[in-house]
Amino acid sequence: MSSNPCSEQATDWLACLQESGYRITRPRRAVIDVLAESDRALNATEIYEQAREQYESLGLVSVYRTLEKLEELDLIQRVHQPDDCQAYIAGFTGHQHLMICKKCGKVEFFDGDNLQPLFQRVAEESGYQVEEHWLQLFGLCAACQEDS
Amino acid sequence: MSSNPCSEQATDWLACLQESGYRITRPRRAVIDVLAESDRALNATEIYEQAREQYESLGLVSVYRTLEKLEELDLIQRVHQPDDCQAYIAGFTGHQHLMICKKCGKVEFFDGDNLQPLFQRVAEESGYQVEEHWLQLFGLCAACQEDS
DNA sequence: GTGATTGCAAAGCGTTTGCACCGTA
DNA sequence: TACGGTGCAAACGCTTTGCAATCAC
Repeated sequence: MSSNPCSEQATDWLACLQESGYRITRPRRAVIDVLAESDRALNATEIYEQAREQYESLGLVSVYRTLEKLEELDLIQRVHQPDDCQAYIAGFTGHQHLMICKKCGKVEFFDGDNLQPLFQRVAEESGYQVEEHWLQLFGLCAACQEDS
Repeated sequence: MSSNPCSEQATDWLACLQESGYRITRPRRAVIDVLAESDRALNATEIYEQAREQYESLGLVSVYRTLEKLEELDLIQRVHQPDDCQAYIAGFTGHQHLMICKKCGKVEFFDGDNLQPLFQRVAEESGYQVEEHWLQLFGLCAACQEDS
């Protein structure tokens, strides 16, 4: 499962950490490997448990501190779900729209490029100046549809 | 400020509570009045503080317990924001789309009726079966634009 | 070597639970 | 009167902080 200790993405993240003046350590490697390989949003405890398979003496505190830095560097983003708003997933710039499986949690990104007219309309009607948006779809992924 | 102890909406909510077999009490009245009159999403502590102006011996625990029941009856809905996912606002059925002011927190609902084609496209491309969606816009309301 | 980073333990904070008392129906 | 609802205090779970030991550079 976690036999590939350093995916291409993980390597990029480590380089990014280093460029930002942070050191590369075993705890950080472990957390990054887990997140870089996951197609689900994971919370601190889930990351902790999975990363410990690779680095047994990892502390939960280091997971929190690493998440803080990765978020600051825009390498990961927090995913809000009805039941858990403390989960993170690798964040791809320019893909702000998420499709989340309600059963297995698998996340997919999609483009929502034709939404500008709607935002414009809402801005005009409400008088608000729109700056950011969240668009998230929830449902069942292909695999989970078959299971049920 | 909270001189109007029973807006029309508050009255409806109390009736709804009663029909569902729950009792009408002073703590519940106080919480309901605060929520029914607010155009911002409020968290438990905010509701507690505001409701205490009307009913001083209110306990924070009763706020939590009342919120639980109001959410169960679909009278309020939880609002997720980058910095607070524990806030609630009066929920209007059929208006799932929120426009939230980043400065004052004021919430406005809007229609997003032309989104079905997008959902359809995402469903086809990803293989997911779309069941629910969240669309939230963040920005500055008219009043807060003037302040800045 | 030096200073950033670590894990542990303790503190902090928001939420939930246990319980005896109270108030609605 | 009966029992649902209350406030208090304590428990709980997740996250953050303080600190001495450790490790990357």
